[in-house]
Amino acid sequence: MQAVRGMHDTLPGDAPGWRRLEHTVQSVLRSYCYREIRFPIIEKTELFSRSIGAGTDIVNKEMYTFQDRNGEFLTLRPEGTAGCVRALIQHGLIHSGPQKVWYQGPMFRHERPQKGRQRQFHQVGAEAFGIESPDIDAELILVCARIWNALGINDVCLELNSLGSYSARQHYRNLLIEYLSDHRDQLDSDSVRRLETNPLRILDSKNPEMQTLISGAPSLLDSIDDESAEHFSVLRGLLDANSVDYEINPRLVRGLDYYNRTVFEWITDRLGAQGTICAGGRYDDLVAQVGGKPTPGVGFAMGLERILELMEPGQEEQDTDTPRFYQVMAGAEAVKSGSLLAERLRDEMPGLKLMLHCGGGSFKSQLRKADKSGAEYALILGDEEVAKNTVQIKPLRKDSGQYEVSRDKLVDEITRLMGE
RNA sequence: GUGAGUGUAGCUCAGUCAGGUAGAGCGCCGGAUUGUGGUUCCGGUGGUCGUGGGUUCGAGCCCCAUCACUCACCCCA
Repeated sequence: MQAVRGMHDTLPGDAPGWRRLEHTVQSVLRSYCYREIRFPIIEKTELFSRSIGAGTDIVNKEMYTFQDRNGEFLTLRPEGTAGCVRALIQHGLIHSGPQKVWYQGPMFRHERPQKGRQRQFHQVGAEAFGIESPDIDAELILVCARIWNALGINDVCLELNSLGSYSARQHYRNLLIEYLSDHRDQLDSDSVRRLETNPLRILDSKNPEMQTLISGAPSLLDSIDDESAEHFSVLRGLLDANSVDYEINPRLVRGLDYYNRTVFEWITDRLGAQGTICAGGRYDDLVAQVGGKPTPGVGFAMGLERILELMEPGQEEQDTDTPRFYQVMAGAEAVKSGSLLAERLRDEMPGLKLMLHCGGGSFKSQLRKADKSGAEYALILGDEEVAKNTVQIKPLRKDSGQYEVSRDKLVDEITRLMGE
């Protein structure tokens, strides 16, 4: 039996790196007073097709959709924003003042796996609702920058663009279609297809033969409405004031239909073809589309697997699963007495990391396992020690010899060793 | 969805050129005087050669299909 394609296991050796990543991201978000929200992994299919957009690849080809026993169409969430918005509307939170929330968890897209792309992957997202002004756009970007800094990631850069209002975007879309249709003979086959589905994405084409055609196209930034231009300008001022480096990328369009005004991506060149580790933007029409009262929104999502690839393996976290003490026991009497002892130690020292040897075996093999475990000390309990009510403490990582401690003094002695 | 590359022991890989008994290192288990790990030495365990079919007297090797992984296109976190 094998795991389903594109779905990866996280093994004990990988878990500490994941924990460091998750704890770091969460502590930054919480320091900005974003509050955690959790919502189901499965939603009605309609929620995603309405919010993400009927013309997008995600909705058309990539969703894990099935019918439950009542015949209702359900989908494993391909992204988090839709479910987050639904939950906030359903519980009346979105209309009771501004909300800043974050969430975390697995997302599912049926794509061909490759580097930085799996079918089950994990995101942390943050969203802010009810705030129209660009100070919140700036804050979300600053949150990201602080997370990279906390994780020691420095080779990412920020790309920024504004799509303008929804109607300005439609207007530009028509301009672009007109321009591209006039040069239809110069379009490659992908772009001909995209002319119907998502013409703005043609601007992002990787085909070098398309570049002169693209550079001659009308610019999105030139055609956005005045209010959006002002919004963008204030945002840039805030980023400049905070010394956040960014690059304006007028071809940056997001794949999901719900974005307007600000869009941004954090990009690295260290991950092959999937260089985006975090992306987001504004979606002022989404809440209304999903059935709530019109409420502006802005947010981002980061791909944890991709970020993990950029993190240097941390020394400290590799030790977090390593026992500090390993208790070995020789003889049936010692096993019984040792079990009681270990439980008493756990009662009195909640932070103690003690591995109790299980599974028997010779004394020699038990000590070998104590060494392999990485523990600093072996606690040794044989019939003699049981009779004398003592324990032998054997340092495994330094040259000093083993010594005997009475059980009365054991907690004190272990506390002393842990403090070293 | 399209294209290319790769699947041999728990891991890293030889063996494929030229069809002829399945290999190495590491790991794991055990031993080297009684209840003492690591280093060393000795011994042992371990493989449906991804899976299924075909060609052949004979296939890890050649052919077909299929699955998985990797990378790229596409798309996106």
